[in-house]
Amino acid sequence: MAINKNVSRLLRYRSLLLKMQDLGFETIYSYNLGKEAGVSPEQVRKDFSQFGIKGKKKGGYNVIELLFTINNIFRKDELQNVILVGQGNIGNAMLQYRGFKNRMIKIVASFDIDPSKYRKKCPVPCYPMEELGSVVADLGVKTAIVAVPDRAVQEVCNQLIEVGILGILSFAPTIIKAPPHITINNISISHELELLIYQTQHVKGD
Amino acid sequence: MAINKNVSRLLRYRSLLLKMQDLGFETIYSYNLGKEAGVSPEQVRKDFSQFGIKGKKKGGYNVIELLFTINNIFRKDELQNVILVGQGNIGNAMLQYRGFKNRMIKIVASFDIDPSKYRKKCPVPCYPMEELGSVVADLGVKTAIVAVPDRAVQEVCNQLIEVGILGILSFAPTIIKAPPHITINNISISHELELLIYQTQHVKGD
DNA sequence: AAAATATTGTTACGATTTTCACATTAAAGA
DNA sequence: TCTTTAATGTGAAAATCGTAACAATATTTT
Repeated sequence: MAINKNVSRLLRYRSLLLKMQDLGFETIYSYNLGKEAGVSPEQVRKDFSQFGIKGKKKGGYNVIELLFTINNIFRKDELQNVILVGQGNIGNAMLQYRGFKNRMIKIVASFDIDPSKYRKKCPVPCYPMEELGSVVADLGVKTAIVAVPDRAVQEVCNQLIEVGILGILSFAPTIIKAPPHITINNISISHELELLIYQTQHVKGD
Repeated sequence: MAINKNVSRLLRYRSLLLKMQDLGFETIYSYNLGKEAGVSPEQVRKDFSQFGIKGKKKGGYNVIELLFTINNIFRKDELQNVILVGQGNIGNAMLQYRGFKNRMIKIVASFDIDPSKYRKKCPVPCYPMEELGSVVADLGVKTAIVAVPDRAVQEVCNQLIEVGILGILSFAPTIIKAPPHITINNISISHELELLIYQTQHVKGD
């Protein structure tokens, strides 16, 4: 069964639907959504179909119902808590980022090795790494964002896995070694940029 | 012909090869490289084959030659210049990022609407948006990183396209509208995080 | 020098993903 | 009420992508 790409698109649809809802749309058609998302209408319908989402023949999809269903699939009924490790440049950008809110994501704690960062009384408290285990246990968090220097990534991830984290979003280009029940997603900005440069040089005139 | 995934992997191989070169490896086998990159040896060989890269039966691949060939494919013989628009949190993180160097990428100028950011005498000068056209023309840049608030993304991209930028790396989750000869890559952190959370909740026990 | 071995390169196969074609059906119009 | 229309839903075909099998060939061993 399809696991990844259609899930990814479904999330994109959700994001677009939120905007459309704000704009006052009550109904939406696969054609509109596809256009906004940059995919074909058939793709939209097939994605929906694979998650058991039904519209009305001719009548399209009711935006509110659709959002409700997608929210259920992604368990968006309650805040999804994550922790952050590494309060450097990227880490700070994560803390400032406003887009998490309407995606029901919340950074509930951060960790660093630099004592000057420790703070218990700000919106997002920052703890020393030593407290990782206890804080993670207290908060019941399962997901972490890792924004530490490349050379530290593997070690930090080991610690995270140790204390029960199941999903890791890493900003290092490094491939992280982890047991199979752990999910690791990489965002490598330099990699994306390299790919972009290649594409601008080659692909378009293929 | 495969355009994307194998290019992406080839870049990953390059990154790993640089490390291996540092570690003193002179020869490498599809098996090693695959293991490091998290793909099968056959995949490595197939990727190479599609770019006309040949090894030696039994003898594997010479690291230096391999890097040379891959560097040619990606035109890594000279610095690849990019500009940055938006010196907020993410923008600053981009400016600080050290990983661009050995990928032969250089941010040569940044732009912002906030006059307090303007600076001509630092390693990477920051200009007002009004100077976009002249600076881009002077430097001959074709690629831009866009790290501005979501609502400004489309407008900024329009301006970039206007002055001749061909490739855009955007950090907004927004889908950007652009003519077909423009390449746009998105990095949406919240999207990746949402995907990760979904995966930790579902996939592993599929 | 011949045989054994280790590794590449490629072809064929299988799986996944996307596109296409069209049957189905609700709504609108006559 | 019947016909037309504009959408959805889905099965089949096509394209893409990854895996596996194996032939080809350098290198090493005997």
